Amino acid sequence: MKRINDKNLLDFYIGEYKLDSFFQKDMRPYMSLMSFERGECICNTGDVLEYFYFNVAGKLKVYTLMENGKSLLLRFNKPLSILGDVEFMSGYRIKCNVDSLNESHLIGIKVDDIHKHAGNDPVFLNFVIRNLGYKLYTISNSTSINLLYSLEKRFASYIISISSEESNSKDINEIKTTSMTEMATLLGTSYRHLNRVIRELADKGIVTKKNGSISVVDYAALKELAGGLLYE
Amino acid sequence: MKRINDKNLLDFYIGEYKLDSFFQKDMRPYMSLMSFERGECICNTGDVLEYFYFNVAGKLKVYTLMENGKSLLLRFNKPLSILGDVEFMSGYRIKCNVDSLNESHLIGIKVDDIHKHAGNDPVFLNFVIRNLGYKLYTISNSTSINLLYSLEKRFASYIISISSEESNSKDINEIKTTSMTEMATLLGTSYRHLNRVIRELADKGIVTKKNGSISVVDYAALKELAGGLLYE
DNA sequence: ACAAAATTGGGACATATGTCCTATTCCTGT
DNA sequence: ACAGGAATAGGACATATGTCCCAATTTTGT
Repeated sequence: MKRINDKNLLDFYIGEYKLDSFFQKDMRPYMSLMSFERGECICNTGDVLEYFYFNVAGKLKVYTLMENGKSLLLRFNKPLSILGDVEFMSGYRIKCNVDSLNESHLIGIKVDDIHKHAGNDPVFLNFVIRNLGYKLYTISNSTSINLLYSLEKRFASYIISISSEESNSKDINEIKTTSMTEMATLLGTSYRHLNRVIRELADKGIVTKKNGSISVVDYAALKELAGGLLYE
Repeated sequence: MKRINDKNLLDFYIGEYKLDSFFQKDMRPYMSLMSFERGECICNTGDVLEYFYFNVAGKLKVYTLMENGKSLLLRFNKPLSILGDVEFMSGYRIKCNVDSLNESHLIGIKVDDIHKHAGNDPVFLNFVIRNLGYKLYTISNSTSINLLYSLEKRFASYIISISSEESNSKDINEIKTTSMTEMATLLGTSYRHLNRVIRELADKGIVTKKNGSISVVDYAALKELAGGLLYE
């Protein structure tokens, strides 16, 4: 994490996402702009929540880690999304891991400051509730999908989600970053099976594997496979 | 649904669950006590939210219904829990189905009244946020579990969840109500497979099936199977 | 009461996924 | 450069689950 002391950039993001409309008070004094690099971890299961975050640039990966070491992808976060909404009221420990997929910018507000200056602000609380409602809705949806669809579909969806919309034919290098093993855990399957499925997709000419990095050959076919299922 | 015009009972529930502590204003005038019978549906996917509910007695079953007709159990609700928290701020349509498993009592407040009298009440909003946070946490958890565990475990957990804690050895007649087919859908599996798994448990002497109703023979073994996984 | 419809039980087989294992390749510290 | 450990690729087999199908039983409408 690097702190960005750029008042203009902070103001730009606040304007871009109308952050001030979520508070009655001016919260600028309590906001810090931070940058996380690709692959960097933003928070971990078990941590005490220190900052309430607005994700204003970059894509984040949210996943759980279970006792037995297994983990599962919960969602991807794109701007504007918030981190800490689940925990900041209850005081519970953080319940998932969040990693930055590319360089991302977050605006952090210390939990104490949120409590002191926005804890009784109905505008802010309403915003948080709408957000939580949205998350609950999407996760309910993906729960069903996860259980009801095959790994092939989930993989297709995963790839589409992590590849930026623009760079359709570009190599998906993010996958190289996360190892195949890690990717298997994220998708809630075994390394062996993920390997098998990717191999099958390669045989069908939909993707290719070359020294560990995966390239999408037939983006349309992949999208077709994923169907409606999207992790975002 | 039957309306219960029993001021004393309403007051009892309010006291029992300290409902007035969730509001700054006295909300009694806007509360209606209602009763739903076993198997009765409380709300459906696609409905417009009319009431914000507190579940004060009885157990509710919350599940999704997907486009292709498949559905999946999301959670069971016991008192004190709330319904409508996901939708009341966003104005979105209801996102799941809720059925009453036994006779249940709910205190309903019209959404308009909630907005008018509690929409800016930080005490109430804080309460809702804590609740949403809790739900998001538990569903994240069960998402992982659903994906990572076998139907046998999920079935065990399901049975334990719907059988009241007291009546360990009693027939679980709720299962007779919901047909095997419905139960299979709830658990996100096929009828055939559910049947197979129940048969296996019957062979092991853990449950018995007699004209469609399931009885638990070895409650401890079932609990052992379910492990930590509980749908509540 | 009886025929039609729904529910249940289960065989046979296909597919999805997991476990175990073994080479091979790639990276990394020294 | 080299040894050792991680990451990759995939064979062989077991298990979980799905699909299709049909017979037996129960429920239901008339």
